[in-house]
Amino acid sequence: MAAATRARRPERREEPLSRERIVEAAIELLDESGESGLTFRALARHLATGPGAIYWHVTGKDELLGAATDAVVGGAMTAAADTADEDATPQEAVRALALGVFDAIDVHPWIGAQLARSPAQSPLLRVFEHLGRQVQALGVPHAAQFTAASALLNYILGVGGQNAANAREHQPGATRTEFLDVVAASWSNLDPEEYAFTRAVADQLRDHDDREEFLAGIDLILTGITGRW
Amino acid sequence: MAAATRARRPERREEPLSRERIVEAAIELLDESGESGLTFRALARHLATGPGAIYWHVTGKDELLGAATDAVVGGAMTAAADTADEDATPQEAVRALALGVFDAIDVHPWIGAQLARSPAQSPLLRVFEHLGRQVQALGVPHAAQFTAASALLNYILGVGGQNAANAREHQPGATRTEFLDVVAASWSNLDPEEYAFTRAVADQLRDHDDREEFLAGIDLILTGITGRW
DNA sequence: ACCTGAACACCGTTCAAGT
DNA sequence: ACCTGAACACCGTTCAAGT
Repeated sequence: MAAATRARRPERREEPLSRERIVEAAIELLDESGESGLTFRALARHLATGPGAIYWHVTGKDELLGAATDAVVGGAMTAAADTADEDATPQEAVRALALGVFDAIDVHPWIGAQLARSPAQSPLLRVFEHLGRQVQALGVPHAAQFTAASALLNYILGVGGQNAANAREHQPGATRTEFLDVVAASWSNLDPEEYAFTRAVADQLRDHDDREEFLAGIDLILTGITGRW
Repeated sequence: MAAATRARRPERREEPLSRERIVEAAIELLDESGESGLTFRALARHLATGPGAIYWHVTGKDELLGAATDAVVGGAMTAAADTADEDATPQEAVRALALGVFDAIDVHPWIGAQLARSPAQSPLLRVFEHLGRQVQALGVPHAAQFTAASALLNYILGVGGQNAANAREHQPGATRTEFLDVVAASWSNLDPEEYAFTRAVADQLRDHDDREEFLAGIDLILTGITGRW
């Protein structure tokens, strides 16, 4: 009888609460309903407990968001490392790494904003490290290595932030090409004097694929890195 | 007597409330106490009114943050345009533009996070437009112009986001070099196998100036843009 | 040691009521 | 037309009390 009158049935909970399970649930919540969907009350309901319980495993919301970002980016990094081709050129390795982060943001748009807010610590540091190794493999002199790896990372973060912002705009119904069409159309209607360049490239927005466009930027930076000595 | 018993004296208010004054006050609040400092209650106190009054001029907090960012970046852009040298090379013009955004974020760290969250509309579009014009002046073929301007913008946004995050970490007491020293020291203590590259470039963190480092990245991308045909 | 959930001190936003 | 400020529906976080 008691079970029958139970109106809501949250998540079953055989396993005990743990930091791991909390972070996992937080990622689910963020994926489902965005940054505003992650609240301690919603999280507690999801885990069939009270909001206070979470604080025993995690110091607060900032740490939780950090841990969630860490888990996702860390997973993307090890996945990229696993699929890494032994015979790949450094350029190919950089592209694979960059795409790993790009795709992770595509699946979990909330980390785009989160990465820009995370300090120069993990998990960004791991991305930086792997990019830097490929920069070394390219034969970049020591004095220029920091600049080269930073340029790649900052570009990736910039694109990630924009993609996250676009995903927030993006109606869940519309496809990506529909979204790009709307933006391209609005660009075409800008003031011809004030926005001459933007109007001129509006057509390129429609045709280009996001991933290809992203990789073209990576290639451009790689050219800048290698084309100097 | 009435005046004497008045315990708190907020801002005097000769002028009527206006969208302009509200945005101005919001910027002040954001500069003083960061993103968490901007609340409708604090803003209302600052403007000697009630929180509801603000909603007559502004639809909500998102619009207010957007308008504040718009005002700051717009100001930086027109300032950069005013000081533009007629005889400057496109490279120099790009550097001046990029530095304008960089310095604006330095003075108002909160816009770093805000830019990553603003859609591909104003004020980012104005930056994109000006960068694009210089890309055209560099003689980049039409098909590659979008990629080139995007790469520059995304790099600028990435650095801006990181700088904003660092400013949040940064104790108000410590100087920038002290902060960099702390980061460099922590990098030097990383696992030698897992973070070989990061450890190797830790020393470069200490010596480099943020602005110079930022410009070195811009130059690297410019090399990539021009070094291809 | 770990969990519970009421309570505290805030938020953004709305809206009837005023001028 | 514009402003006021109480009220609503939330937040993150704390903490006495339980097991």
